[in-house]
This record gives sequence, structure tokens and C-alpha cells, in this order.
Amino acid sequence: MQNRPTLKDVAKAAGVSNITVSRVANGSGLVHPDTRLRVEEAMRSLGYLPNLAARAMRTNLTGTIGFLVPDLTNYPNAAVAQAAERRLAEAGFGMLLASSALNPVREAKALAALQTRQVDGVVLYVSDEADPELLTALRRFKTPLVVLDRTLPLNAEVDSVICDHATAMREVVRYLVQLGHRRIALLVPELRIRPVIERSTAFRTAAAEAGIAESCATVVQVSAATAAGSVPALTLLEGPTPPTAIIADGNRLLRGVILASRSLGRAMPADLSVIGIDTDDMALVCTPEITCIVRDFNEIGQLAADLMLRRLTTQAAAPQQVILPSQVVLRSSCGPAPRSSR
Amino acid sequence: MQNRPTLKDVAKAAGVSNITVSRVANGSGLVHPDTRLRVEEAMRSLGYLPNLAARAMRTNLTGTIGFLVPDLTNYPNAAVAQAAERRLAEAGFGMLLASSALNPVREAKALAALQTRQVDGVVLYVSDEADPELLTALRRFKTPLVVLDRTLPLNAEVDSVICDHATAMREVVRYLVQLGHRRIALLVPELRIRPVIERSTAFRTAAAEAGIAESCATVVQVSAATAAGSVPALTLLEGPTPPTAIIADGNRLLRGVILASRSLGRAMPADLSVIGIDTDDMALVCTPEITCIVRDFNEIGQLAADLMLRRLTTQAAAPQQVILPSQVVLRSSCGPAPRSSR
DNA sequence: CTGAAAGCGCTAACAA
DNA sequence: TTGTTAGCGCTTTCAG
Repeated sequence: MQNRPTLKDVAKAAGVSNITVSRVANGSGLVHPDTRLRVEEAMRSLGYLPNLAARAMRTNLTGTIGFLVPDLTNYPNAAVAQAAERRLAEAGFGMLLASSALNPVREAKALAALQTRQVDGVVLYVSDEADPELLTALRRFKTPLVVLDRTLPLNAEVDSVICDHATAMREVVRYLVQLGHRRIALLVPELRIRPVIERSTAFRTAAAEAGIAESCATVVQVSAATAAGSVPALTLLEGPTPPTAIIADGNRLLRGVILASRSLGRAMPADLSVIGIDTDDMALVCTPEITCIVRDFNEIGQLAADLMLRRLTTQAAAPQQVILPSQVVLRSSCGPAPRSSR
Repeated sequence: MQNRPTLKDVAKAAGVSNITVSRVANGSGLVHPDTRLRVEEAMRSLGYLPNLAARAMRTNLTGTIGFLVPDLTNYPNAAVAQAAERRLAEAGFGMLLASSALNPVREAKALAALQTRQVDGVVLYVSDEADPELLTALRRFKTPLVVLDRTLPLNAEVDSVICDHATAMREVVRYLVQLGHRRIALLVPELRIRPVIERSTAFRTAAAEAGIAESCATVVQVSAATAAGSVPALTLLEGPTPPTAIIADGNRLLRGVILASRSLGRAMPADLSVIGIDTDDMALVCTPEITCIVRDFNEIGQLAADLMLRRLTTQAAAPQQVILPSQVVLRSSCGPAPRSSR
């Protein structure tokens, strides 16, 4: 079985030297049009494809970016990854994907695996902003980093794409208060990451501003390991003074709320108002359709790729933080608080 | 900025030759325990990570597998990709991800991009089994291929993971017929791929066997470009003799059916019975919960990775085709056909 | 505009 | 058990 043709084979076929083929392959340097044509012809007829591993040895550039994500089956992550991949591919870059299953140890390991493969940079979601091992690994990291929606205590500033979670959260709390709700709960995953922290803080602040007692604006942290997402929602709804509105962060928790309210026979929105965060993909198939806080995942992924490409091409450039908005999409899952609750 | 330490640096630090370090790094060859310890110590203190690009030049092995997928935002694809990535990572392999947006031209290009990066093999879903360019690219491909759920006319047999779509489809048609349905529609994406073909065929056959006239067992192919998935469902339901049961292949089309039936005021399952295929992720949040044909995506991804790893380690091995089952999960979205339809 | 020589980091083959 | 030599495919430098 013959091996793939190399640059040398092309050179021989075209009757030129290796370096000339290299110049044609890279579009670099000046090559006589006739020569170029001859070389290109040889490349085509041999089916030549450059060997990036070999090129990487000289240039230290693999044309490959690492993408580290906690969980690909989570729609937002997948959408961001796909958008980034697309942008990178358009620019001639490949994407090495690593999924960490929300495990910081795995994240540190994946980082090493990516470095070993000589990625030119890494775009990443981390699943714990305060994990010391992970932070050490990150600080040791030599190639450019684009951090997605996290606040990381790194020495050097890095490029990052972050989202404004507070504005939409405040808006949504005010909306619920206007509808008469006085007992509201926020369900979030138990993760030390920016979106959860910012949402929780904004939730509490907005509730306080609206004159809701601290004990009536509950933030429930749900362990990522809790298989049945409906358990915390059930606990909440079966308590002595159940919330009349629940905001659920992510598909898993929204599903939990829907299942819990269904099993308890609470009607939506008559008995319970529901709002989902980052759950737009399932909002329309629910009955009633779910009011959501949404973000443009496509934009996040593209921007992350763009930041990475910019850093790779223009070395100097000051680190950049891009802030993207969240939006509230009103649908029919919220209504006036039930009379009995007021 | 100092460069990453190389094997040579480690050798110097440990006072041994390059090759000894290499042997320690690969666990290969016999090395004296003391020497090994000294080398490992040097590696650790320097923070040495091997350069896989350099290794690849000698061995022609990058420890990286390509994964080509039409659309990552589609839950089944993401789940399979993640499962494969996990298995590969456990075995020390990286995964280069390429997404084709259902475009065969892109798929051929992505294949070249993967080859250029010297992947040791490629696991792939193609989006058109009959695209000549893609087939040519595939035939030219030198490294191992694991084909996911496609019937490809390739010269050489390749490893593949395929699913049985027919059995579950027959089961589901019989179930609907038993419930009294005599006009049934199947909504599928307009794609020349095994799952769609096998499902359509099984659907027609099962309907015929159940004594349903050909004109009453409709297969509607929906272009992947049709943004509003509800349009074909609306057309169907507003026709003169609308189906009393619809089977929808994939989230997009299931969503279309739900939106259409909602906007027409058809109750589920009283007026319309609905079954989803590969839609288990949204089945429970719907009201009523949706009866689904499901598959174990995790198993598909793991198996694909295993087949690839096996092929990489044991050269000879005859190509293997693993067939995985589909299952029907009954829920409450199907009921007796409405009286008026009989 | 084109080429010759050297070397990137690593390992296969052989030698000691 | 350890080391030496050579070279993978490519690009950088310097000469022509």
C-alpha cells in the first residue's frame, strides 16, 4: 500500500525543488505563474495533501484549535461548539473537541491532551471557576485562550466572550412581581460559574428591590448529579408555602419543573408560572409555550472563534472582553399569581 | 518566552540520552527502574509534555480520530459524538470534530482537512449516501473508516454501526392500526440516508400488511431547508382527508406537528395521535407526553469508538457491522382514531 | 524567481 | 540496559 504523496513527490513530478512546491502550497513567496501552474497540476494529479504535522514541526503551528466543553448534549454548548467549528473551518482551522463531563480534573487532563497535540489555542467553558488544579493548569498554558462566560482569576488577561445575565433576570423578576407573584424560586445547577452566580445575585437583588422578603425569593442549587431533575421542584412545590413562580436554569431543571407540576396537578400558568433560561429549544413544544431568557449561541460561538483567530494573526492586540446580551421572550407560561397566594 | 521543554531537555536534565527518555515516555523498551525514576522526575520538574506532531512524523500516528457529523445541534448527533469522544479520550486519543451542515461538498472538504491533519481514522455520518463526489473522496481515503448508520457503496468493506429502524416502525404502525387509525402519515427529512429509507420502506410495508390503502399511508419528505417545520404538517392536516396519526422523524418535524396541531386546535390524542422518532429528549415536556421510537445514542458512540480502536490496534480483523435495536416507548400521545374518521 | 542545506522533536534500527 | 545514527515532511535562511 503506497503512502500518501509528499511534497517531494510533487517536486519530482513537476521538475522543481521542494521549496518551490512549498511556496505554491502556501501561496507565499514569488513563484513564476508558469511554474505555479505546473506545480498545481502535479499536486492535483498526485492527489497531494500537505502534512500538517510536518509543517507544525517547523512552524509550531498546527492550524488546530482546542474546544473544551462540559457537556455536548446540552443544547447551548453544542450550538456554540458548532458555530465556532464553522468559523474556524472557514479560516482553515480544525477543531479538537474535548468534553469534560463537568469534571475539573478531566478538564485539566484534557488541557494537557490538547497541548500535547500542539493546538494553536484553546476555547473553553470550564465547569468550576475556583478549582485550584484547573487554574494552575490554565496559568501554565502557553498558547492563547478564549474563555467563555467565566470569571477566572488568571494572572494574564485573556480574551473572553461573556454574557449579561443580570439584566434579563431583573426584567423577569419585575415581570413576575407585576403579575402579583410574591413567592418566587430560582432553580440553578450547583456550579461555581459566572452565569449561575450572576443570575442568583441578580435574582436576589431584584426581588429585594421589589419588596419581596428574602425568605420568599428562594435560590435552590441542584446538584448536577441529581438524576431526576423533578425532585427539587417537587420538594419546593410540596412545601408549606410553595412559590407561585419558578425560574429554571437549563433544560434539565425546566423539565423537572414541568414534570413536578404535572404530577401534582398544578396547572400552568393558573397555579404556577414558569420561566426557562437557555431553554428555547424546548419552549415551543410545551403546553403552554414557555417564557424564556434566551441568548444567541451562534453569535457566542462565532465571536469566540473570531477572537481566537484575531489573537493568532495579530500577536500584540490587547485582550478583549466581548459582552453579549440576553433577551426575554414572553410566551404563555406566566400568568397572574393565584388569588390564594396573596 | 521560553519554549516548551523537549525530550532533549529532559534527557539533559536527567543525564541520559534522548532515546531513553523516549522509552520512558512511551513505556516501551526496557529501562532500569532507577533510570526511569530519574527521567520521570526530570519530566515532572520541567513540565514536559510530548509533542505528538513530532512523534507523528516518525510513526505516522497522531493519536487523533476525526469525527464528521452533519449537525451537532441535533441531539442524537451530539450524544453520539460525546460518547465517542469519551471512549477515545479514555484510550488516549483526541477527536477532531467537523460539522458539515448536511452539505456533501463540505463533507468531502472536511475529509480532506482531516487527512491533512493526519488523523488515524475517521468516524462519520454522511448526509447523502449517493453523492458521487463524497463517495470518491471516501474511496480515496487511506485510513480506517467507521461508518454510522449508512449504506455506502464502497469497494472495501468498512466497519459500521447501524441501527434497526424497521422493526420499531412496523411495531408502531401496527399499534396505530390497532387503535383504529386508517390514515397515517410519516414525516421524514428529505435525505438519502439509511434511516430515512429504511423507515419509509418499513412504514409502507407495514401499512400495506395492515390493509391500509397506499394512498392512506403517506410519506412526506420535508426539505432540510424548510425553516418552519410546521408547514408540511399544516398542509397535511388541512387537506381534505387528513391523517389521524402522524409519525415525525426528529425534533424539528415533531415540533412542526405539535405547532400545527395546536394552531389548528386539534387535540392530542383525541383528534390526532402523534409518535416521535429520536425525540426522546423533548418527549416528557410535551403535553401529553409523546410516544417515541428511541435508540441508545450513548451505545452507538461507544461502539463506534470501540470499532475504530479495534481496527487501529489489531490490523487484520475482518470488517464488522454491528446492528443496534430501536425501541418503542409508549406514552400518552396516541389514542383511538376519532369516530368521524372511520 | 528558484534552489541547497539545515533542522524542528521524535523514534526505528542497529550497535554497544 | 543504554546510546548512536539517521530521517520522517516540511519550512527557514541564505545564496544564487
